[in-house]
Amino acid sequence: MPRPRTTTILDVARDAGVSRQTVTRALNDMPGIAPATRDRVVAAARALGYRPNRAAQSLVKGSGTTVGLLVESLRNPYFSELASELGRAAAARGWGLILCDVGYGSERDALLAPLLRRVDALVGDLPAGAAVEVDVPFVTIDNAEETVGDATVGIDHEVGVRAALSHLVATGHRDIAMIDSGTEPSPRCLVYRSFLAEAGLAWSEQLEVRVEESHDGGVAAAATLLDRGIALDAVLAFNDVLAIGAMKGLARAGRRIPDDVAVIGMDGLDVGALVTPELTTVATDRGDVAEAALELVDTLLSDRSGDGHPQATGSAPAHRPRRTVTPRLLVRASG
Amino acid sequence: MPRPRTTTILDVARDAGVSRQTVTRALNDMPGIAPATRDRVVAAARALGYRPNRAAQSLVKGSGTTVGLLVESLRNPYFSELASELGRAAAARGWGLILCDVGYGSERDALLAPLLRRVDALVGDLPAGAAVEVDVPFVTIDNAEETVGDATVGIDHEVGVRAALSHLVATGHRDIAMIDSGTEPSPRCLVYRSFLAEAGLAWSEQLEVRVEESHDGGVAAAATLLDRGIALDAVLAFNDVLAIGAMKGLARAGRRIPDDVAVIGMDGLDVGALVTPELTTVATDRGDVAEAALELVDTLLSDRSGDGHPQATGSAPAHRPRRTVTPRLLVRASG
DNA sequence: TTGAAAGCGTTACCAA
DNA sequence: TTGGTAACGCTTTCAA
Repeated sequence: MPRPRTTTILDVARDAGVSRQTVTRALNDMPGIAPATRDRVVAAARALGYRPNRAAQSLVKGSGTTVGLLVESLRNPYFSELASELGRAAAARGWGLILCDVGYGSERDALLAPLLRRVDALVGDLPAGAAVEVDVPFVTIDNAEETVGDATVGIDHEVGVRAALSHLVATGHRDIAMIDSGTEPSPRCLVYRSFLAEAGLAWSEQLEVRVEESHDGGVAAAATLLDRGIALDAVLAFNDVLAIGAMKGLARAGRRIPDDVAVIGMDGLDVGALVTPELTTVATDRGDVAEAALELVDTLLSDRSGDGHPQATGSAPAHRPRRTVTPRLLVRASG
Repeated sequence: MPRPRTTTILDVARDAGVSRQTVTRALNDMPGIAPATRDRVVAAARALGYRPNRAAQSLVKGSGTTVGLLVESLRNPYFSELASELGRAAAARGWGLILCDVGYGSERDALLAPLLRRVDALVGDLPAGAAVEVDVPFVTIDNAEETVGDATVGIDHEVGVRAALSHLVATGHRDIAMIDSGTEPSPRCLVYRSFLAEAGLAWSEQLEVRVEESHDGGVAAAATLLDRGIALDAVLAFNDVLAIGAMKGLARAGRRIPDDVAVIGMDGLDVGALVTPELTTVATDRGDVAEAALELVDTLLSDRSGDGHPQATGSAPAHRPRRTVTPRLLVRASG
C-alpha cells in the first residue's frame, strides 16, 4: 500500500525555484540567505501546506529521547501527579513523555503494542496480565514484586508505615486497623504487624481488611471493619485513595473523623487536601521519584554494552540499578 | 559535535556474518530465514546491545501521528481526566500522545519549544502569555476567546448553566451566588445573570465573586461571600475545582452543605464523588470531548491544501472547524 | 534462504 | 548567497 504522497522539501524547492538546501535555510531561520529568497521560499511552503517530516529530521539530527509512561489509569490521582512530575522532569532533559495509559480494557494489549514501539524507554508498571513484549529499558516504580523491569525506584515504606503509626500512637490511638491492598498481606502490612507487636498493641486478623485498590474499595473496607464490631479508633490505609474511600465509608456510618476514628493514608496526594477533614498522610515526593526514574532511564540508555535486558534472557537477574525515595509524615491541619 | 556512534544494524550484520537485510528479517520476525541464522543474528544483536533507531524506522515506514497535549498542569484533575481520555482515543487511532505540561514556570517557553517540535498536532490550550510559535494544527478545547487555534471543541455552557440553576431552583433555592473565574464576567456568568433575571430571582453584584481558578480560589471565594453578609442559600461555581474549594470554605465557616448552602459545580470530575457530601455538578463527557478533538485534528491533518494556519497569516480567520459537546446535569446522591 | 541496491525526507559539509 | 553531494539507519523491492 503506497503511502499517499506528501509534499516534501523538494516540492517547495521546485515551486520556489531554488534548491532544497536553500529551503532548509529559509525554513529554519539559518543565516546566509537573501531575504527575498527566504520570503519566496516561505510563501511557496505555505502555499503548498508543507510541513517537514519529523522522522527525517530526527534521523539526521539524532532523535531525541522519548520515554513512555505506563500507567493503569491517569484518572487515579497518584498516576496523574506522577505523570505531571515526569513530564516536567522529561522536558527539563529535552525528552518527550508519551502516555501509555490504555487501562484494563480487552483491547489493551492491542492498543499498547503500537505505543511501545514509539518509545526509547519505559517508566511505570506493566498492567497485570499484559501480554506485550517490552524490549526497551524499563524502570519500575514502587514495584513490590521486582520481577520485571531493568531498574527500579523504590519507596521506603518501612519508614513510612512506622512514621504513620507512630503518629497515631502519639495522638493517643490504640486500636489501629489496616486497610490493605491486594489479596496477600503487602510489605506495608507486614511492617504494620511488626510495629504493633513492638509497640505492645493488640493485633488480630480482624484488624486487617484487604480490598481492591480503589476509592470504592476503601468505602467497602470501612464498612467491613465497622461490621466486625471490633474496637477501632484509627485506620491506616495502604494509600490515600483507599484512605479517602475509608473516610467516606466512615462518614456514611455516622462516625466522626478524627474524633471517633482517625484515618491516615500514604502517598501525599493533592486530593487529600480537598476532602474534609484533610487527610493526614505519609507523603512521597513525586518530583524526587520522577527525577530518580529518569536518572535510571538515562543510565540504562547509555549502558549500550552487553545485555541490557537481563530479565529477558532468562539468566539470573544481574545488577538491578535502584534508587530509593523515603516518604515523610505530612500532617494536614484541618480547618 | 559528532554524535556518539551507536550500534547499528550493520554492526549486528558484521558480527553475525550476514547482510543487514537478514538482520532486519531476523529481528522483525519475518518469514524466509533459517532458524539457525535467526538465532545467530539475535544473539549478536543482544551481545551488542543493539536497538533499532526509531527515527529511521519511522522514516521508512511512515511515521505515525503524534499529538501533543498542552495543559497548564496535570495536577488539575480536569486536565488529568482529559489526558486519560485523549490517551485512549489516540491509542485507538494508533496515535501517540505527548505530554506538554510544563506549567507556568519561568523556563516554561524554553521547555515547551522542544516539545512542540516533536508533535504533528496540538490539543489543549496555550498557557496565557506563552511566547512560542505553534506551526502545527492546533485544536483548542472550551476556549472562550477563540483567538487561537485552527479548530475548537466547544462546550455548550448555556445549557449547562441553565441545567444547574434549574436544579437549584427546583430544590427550593432562591439566593444563588456565583463563583466565577478570571477578572471579567465569564460567558457562564452572563448566562447566570440572564437566568436569574428570567426566573425573577434577585441579582446583585454582591452575589458574584471572581477568583483564581483553583481550589484555594474557591475557599477564598466562599469566605468572601460569607463576609458580605448577604442572603445566600446556594452557590454555582464556574467549575468543580472551585466548587470543592467553596465546600471547604463553607465547612470551615461552619455552614452545612447542602442544608445551609447548596453547592453546584461544573465539569463532572471524579473528585466530586470523593468529597462529602458528594458534589452535584454539570458533567461534560470528556470521552466525547477527546474524540471530537482528535476528529478535528484528523481533519486538519488531512487538509494538506492551501493555508492550514489562517491565524498565522494575519488574514481574516477562515472557516474554523468546530464540534460542540453538551453537558448534562449529574446529581450525585450523598450516601 | 540470502544479498545487493534503491530509496524514505531531511540536514550538514564543502565548493562554487 | 547558493547548490551539489553525502550521510542518517532502516525497510523494501528485486535478484541470485
